[in-house]
Amino acid sequence: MRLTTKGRFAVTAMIDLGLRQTNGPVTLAAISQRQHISLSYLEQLFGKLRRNDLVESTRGPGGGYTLARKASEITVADIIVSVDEPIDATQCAGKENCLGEGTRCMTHDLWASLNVRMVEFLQSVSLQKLVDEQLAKGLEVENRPHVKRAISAMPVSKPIRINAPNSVFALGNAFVKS
Amino acid sequence: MRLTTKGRFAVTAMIDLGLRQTNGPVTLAAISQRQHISLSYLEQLFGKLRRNDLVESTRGPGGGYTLARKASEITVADIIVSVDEPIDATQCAGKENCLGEGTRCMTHDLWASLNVRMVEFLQSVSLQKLVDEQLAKGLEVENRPHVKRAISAMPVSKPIRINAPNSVFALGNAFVKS
DNA sequence: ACTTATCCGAGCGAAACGCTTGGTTTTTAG
DNA sequence: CTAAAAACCAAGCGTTTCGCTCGGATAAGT
Repeated sequence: MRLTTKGRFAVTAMIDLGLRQTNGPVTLAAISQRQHISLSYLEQLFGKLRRNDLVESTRGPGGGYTLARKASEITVADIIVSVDEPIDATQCAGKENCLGEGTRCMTHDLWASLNVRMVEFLQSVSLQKLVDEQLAKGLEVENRPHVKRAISAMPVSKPIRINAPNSVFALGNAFVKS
Repeated sequence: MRLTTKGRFAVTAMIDLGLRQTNGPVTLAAISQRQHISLSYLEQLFGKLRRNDLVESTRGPGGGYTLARKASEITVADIIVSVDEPIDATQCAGKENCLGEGTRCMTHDLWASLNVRMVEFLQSVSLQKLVDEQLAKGLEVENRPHVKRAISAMPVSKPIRINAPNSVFALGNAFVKS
């Protein structure tokens, strides 16, 4: 388990996705604009997320990404693990010190216990929770339904069209790009 | 908050220190041998730990390092934060996107909340807890008191001198170096 | 004095990070 | 049918960090 800005980007992008996928697939270009993350970098991240069955893709115009499961069933740990390189299981694999037949490096088990706790913690935080937090902070998601394939056929309830900044996690004072 | 093997090494070394400092200052050379971490690398790490008032040093023969506080008052978060580079507060500082007068990057606050939880968690794990875990796992610390400055003048209770491998966190089958 | 130990700085190969470039395929819209 | 929109993919690139080495300097005990 590694924890860098790479995982941040992934989590951020997934929250953005969770906030807006009700209107249909969300485009990486849109996430890129709102979150100011390089499009190509997002493509790489979402490639991994897709291969780990966290998101599903729809190609072609009107396409984009959708969550593969309910946001409540996706954890922060899922996201980070998908995106980050597998932690190299300590540097012992191959060291002259850590040999032995079947004898594992001792620091393995030491850190493993702490690591397990960390993972357990990150698993306890669901994407839904983070999405709800953003909504609770007063975030208004602009409602601009895609024509193509709306997830549900339910009538769009009074398409709220706020003067929404293209920033997702706006707070007190919103950030406006142009 | 970053989380790499660098922090692992620091935590591992600190546990080693916590296990043995009752006999007096613990040498980096000894930790290096037991934990198989480069001596010079340990020096760098302990330099940071000392500057963050987690350990105290004693120079000269018989010297070494001691915990600056009780192990129960040192948290894993303390160690990791001391050793790792300060997380660069997201890459927004200076980006053309994240400008604004006083307007912070939105992803700041988003990740910050998650980050706070992580830090809180790591703060909830004390070094003492990890030391106790190792002792509970059946680790026997060799009792070889330094002559110089023993921390307490209490009589050394029957110097247990096991055929201790130079590995600290030995488990079922111990690792022997030579 | 000599040894033991912490200190300190420079540098180094490898890896990862964050991103760019330049495509290709698929699919919808016009 | 054609053009555009989007996901896909691979290669590479500058930078930073990682884990470590080397070569010392300083302090202190014996």
